[in-house]
Amino acid sequence: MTDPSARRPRADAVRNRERVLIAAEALFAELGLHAQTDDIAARAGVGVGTVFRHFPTKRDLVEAVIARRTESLIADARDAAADPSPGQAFRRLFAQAAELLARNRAIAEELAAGMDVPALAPSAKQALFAAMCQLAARAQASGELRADLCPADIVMLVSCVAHSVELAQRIDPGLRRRFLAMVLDGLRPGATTPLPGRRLDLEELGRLAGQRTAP
Amino acid sequence: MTDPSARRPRADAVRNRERVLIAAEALFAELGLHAQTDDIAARAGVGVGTVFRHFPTKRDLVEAVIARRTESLIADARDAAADPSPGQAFRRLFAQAAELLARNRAIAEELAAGMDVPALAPSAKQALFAAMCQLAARAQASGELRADLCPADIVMLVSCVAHSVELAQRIDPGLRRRFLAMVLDGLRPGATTPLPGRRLDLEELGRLAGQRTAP
DNA sequence: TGACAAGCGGAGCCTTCACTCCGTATTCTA
DNA sequence: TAGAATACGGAGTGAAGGCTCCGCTTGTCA
Repeated sequence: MTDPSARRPRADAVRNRERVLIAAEALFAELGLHAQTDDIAARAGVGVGTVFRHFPTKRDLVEAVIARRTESLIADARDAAADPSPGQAFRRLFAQAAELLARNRAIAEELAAGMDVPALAPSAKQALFAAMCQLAARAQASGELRADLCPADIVMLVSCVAHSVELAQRIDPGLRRRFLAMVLDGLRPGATTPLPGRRLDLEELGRLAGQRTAP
Repeated sequence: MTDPSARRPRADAVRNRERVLIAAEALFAELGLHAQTDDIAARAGVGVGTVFRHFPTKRDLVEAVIARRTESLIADARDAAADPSPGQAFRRLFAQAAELLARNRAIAEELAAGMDVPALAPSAKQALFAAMCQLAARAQASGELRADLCPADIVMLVSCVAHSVELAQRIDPGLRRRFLAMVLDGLRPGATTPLPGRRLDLEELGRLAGQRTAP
């Protein structure tokens, strides 16, 4: 697959790409997706042109940053699948995700947007959702999680937790832990109200979200 | 307080103001806060200048629309305070709010933004939050709602429900009912996990939100 | 019914931001 | 080390969208 005629990239290009990523990580974490390309370039000590050569659109840059920052969480999610108590693992993962989100505004905003902005190939977001849903399924099988929860509900939950983190950070970070605890209480198997309506799996969810976002 | 020298407003001005409000209600409901002033003017059959004479900024127009659309919900909330089962009334009010939000994107976005954009005098949003918190307090007193819930949690909940409605509308409206049911399950008094951290009342919440939003 | 305050319309201003273009500089290869 | 290939910088472009300005129109009051 690798073109043998392709020469290795220039050293300055490699260096600059890395600098841009680091600057973007910092600014996206602090300001969210509203961080501006010019500022990222300035922080990286590089011209805007350079940013756009490495990442043709701002969206590409966002994706790259989020993929890097989410890597370890996705790894944790996969490890958790082997945990002897899937229910506890599920709750722990949610808490870890919330912590990550609290330190990275852009990721919180991105996850708050749910399944939207699709067609991004097997993106970090999708990988994370998939891992969480698998973990949830195991927790349901072991009776530690309400059985009527479906994958679409999980995506919704993650999105809402992300939203709550965004909100809490602007007001009082303690609030996000309270919200999380409350939501997790609603997920216990002893839940009193059966969830109404039809179940929706990840595939269909992606399809529905895709339909709406396409121009 | 009324200036006696002020003549009554011209008939065409009154008519146009009403037209603008109706057009804005329709477009905000459909497109959310992104609806554009030019389009609202066009829909009202009026020039942009006219819109801005009646509502000096877009924000003013949004406030006016939301106040109108929220009136009956706030009235319901106040009535609910007299309900013999405050717990049920609380849950019913949440469901009513979610329905309203589903039909009005702008209100959903606005409530999703939580306590932000303050300094809007006794706004519709604040009135609604206040009424809901009062109802919650009664439900707690009657043991139908977990006792460790504080006013800030309610605001957070409303905001997250609004967010979930926004999300669900783009994907599958059924999801918003599932989310609501799940969250309400987490509010029952039998909840297992005590909410961590300190309680926060509406006043302090408003102060904190104000600090962050001020320029 | 005439004078004039109040209101109207909409071209265009101004700011914000993602993104482009091209002359110059740096790195790599032979 | 020369020449080609690649990358760089940043002024400039274009689109979006809130808001202003001012010449014209319309209601109101005496």
